[in-house]
Amino acid sequence: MKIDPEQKSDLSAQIAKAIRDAIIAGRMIVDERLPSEAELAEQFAVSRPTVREALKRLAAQSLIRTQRGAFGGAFVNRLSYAEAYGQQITTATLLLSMNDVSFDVACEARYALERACAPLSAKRRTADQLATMRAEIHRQSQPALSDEAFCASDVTFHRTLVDGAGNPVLSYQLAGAVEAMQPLMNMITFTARSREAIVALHTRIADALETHDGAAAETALSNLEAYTLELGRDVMNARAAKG
Amino acid sequence: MKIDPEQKSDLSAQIAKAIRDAIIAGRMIVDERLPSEAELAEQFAVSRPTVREALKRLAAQSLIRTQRGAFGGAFVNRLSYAEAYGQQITTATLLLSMNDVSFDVACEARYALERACAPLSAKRRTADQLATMRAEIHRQSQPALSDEAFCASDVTFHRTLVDGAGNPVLSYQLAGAVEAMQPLMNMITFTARSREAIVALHTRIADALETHDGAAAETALSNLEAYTLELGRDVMNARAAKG
DNA sequence: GCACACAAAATGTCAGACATTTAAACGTCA
DNA sequence: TGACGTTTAAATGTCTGACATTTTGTGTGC
Repeated sequence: MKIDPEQKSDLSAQIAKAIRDAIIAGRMIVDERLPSEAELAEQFAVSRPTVREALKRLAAQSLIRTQRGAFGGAFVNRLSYAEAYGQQITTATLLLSMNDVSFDVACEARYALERACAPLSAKRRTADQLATMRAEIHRQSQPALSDEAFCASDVTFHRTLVDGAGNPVLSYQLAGAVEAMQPLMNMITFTARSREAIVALHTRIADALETHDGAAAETALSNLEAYTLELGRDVMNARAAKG
Repeated sequence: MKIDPEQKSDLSAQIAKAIRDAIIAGRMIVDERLPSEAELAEQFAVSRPTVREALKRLAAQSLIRTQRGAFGGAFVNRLSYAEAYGQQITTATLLLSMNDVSFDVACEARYALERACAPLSAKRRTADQLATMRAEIHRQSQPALSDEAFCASDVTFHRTLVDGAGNPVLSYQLAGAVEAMQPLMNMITFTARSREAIVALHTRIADALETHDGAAAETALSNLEAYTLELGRDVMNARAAKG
């Protein structure tokens, strides 16, 4: 990890790439300290501000963390699940909002992924997770709940369902799919009747998980998908009718 | 989008967060130009290098792009699927390599997700995609193929299967799961016999997609998962026996 | 042996300058 | 009038040098 070929511009991007590649390739291990900014500047033959811009790029991706003071510096960061979740959610949310992804497509993706972990969740969900889901269902049946709070509870319910699979990699992958849908869901005004229907389907899902019946959970999720799609279409039609 | 409360340190992180929030909240739209670095410096009452560090953070997340010259500057970037794929793959790869995720867990997640799009792919795969899969199967049956090339072909096969679902959001979500597994798969030495078994399973998947039989595709994927798991265990055992 | 002060090393921040790139505005010439 | 080169201005990219701040290790004095 030394040189950047004198080709196209933007030195800080080149330097960031060189360091990033070293980390990905395993040439730098977790918690290893990078050379100081002054040393890096000398190594790459650039000035310190340029090195700093490169380091900030890496920090933005959670690849490194910095510490001030003596014996401080930049260290290779262990990418935690929590940080990965956060990035995943940010990226997925922006992807959806900036590429006019239709409600249908996003919905299909989300429920396809959720169904994938339904059998695993039916097998492994803890009593605690089941209790959380029941509690959220109870909250969702409170008529006084605002639409935003209803959506937030919905997200928690589905996150718990996903976490029930007991596979952190799966949870990480699905975090984006579930959370990124929330802004789209927030556009829906939930009537008392639609809330009732959703709560009924959530109950079916929870029942299926309680009895370790993966197939039933999948079926209930499919029904929930169909119903969500219907609600979304109503909103779109109402909006189109208005102008 | 102006002020950052004078609380904890790292001005460039605070400024980056302020701008990022504005973009996520939709207060800045795609292709909108940010104020120049000098103007931002004045707005936030910091120096230009500090502003630049903040902008580089955002650039690292593909949230903005910069253009030099007159009427250049920083513009809100439309997050393309391609960029999102790239970030997703980088993050997923690092997550797996830095958190000693077991082969079993990664494998389970990958195949659970792939099964999720099997029914959709069976319904929608194009003739072109089917041809690509057949071609990769043919390549995989060439005995002269190196292990790395075999793995690369495997990735292409599965990516095509996923893309066959015709849902870009799903493709984006699964890019990480499929590609991040490659380093783990690359550790496996594929014998002639195991290659034969994998090719047979790939053929069963392609056949199922050809006849639009989603259930058969799911079953074949489950069998492939079981076999992959077996291969992985053999490698682990051989490694444990050695040292 | 302990508390305190000090020094050293590193990041964080600033100011000012120069280099480079880019497109618009301008002017010249057919 | 119109096409084409030139100038110019605005912006990012980079460098230099300095100072501020934070943190840790160390040494002094009691």
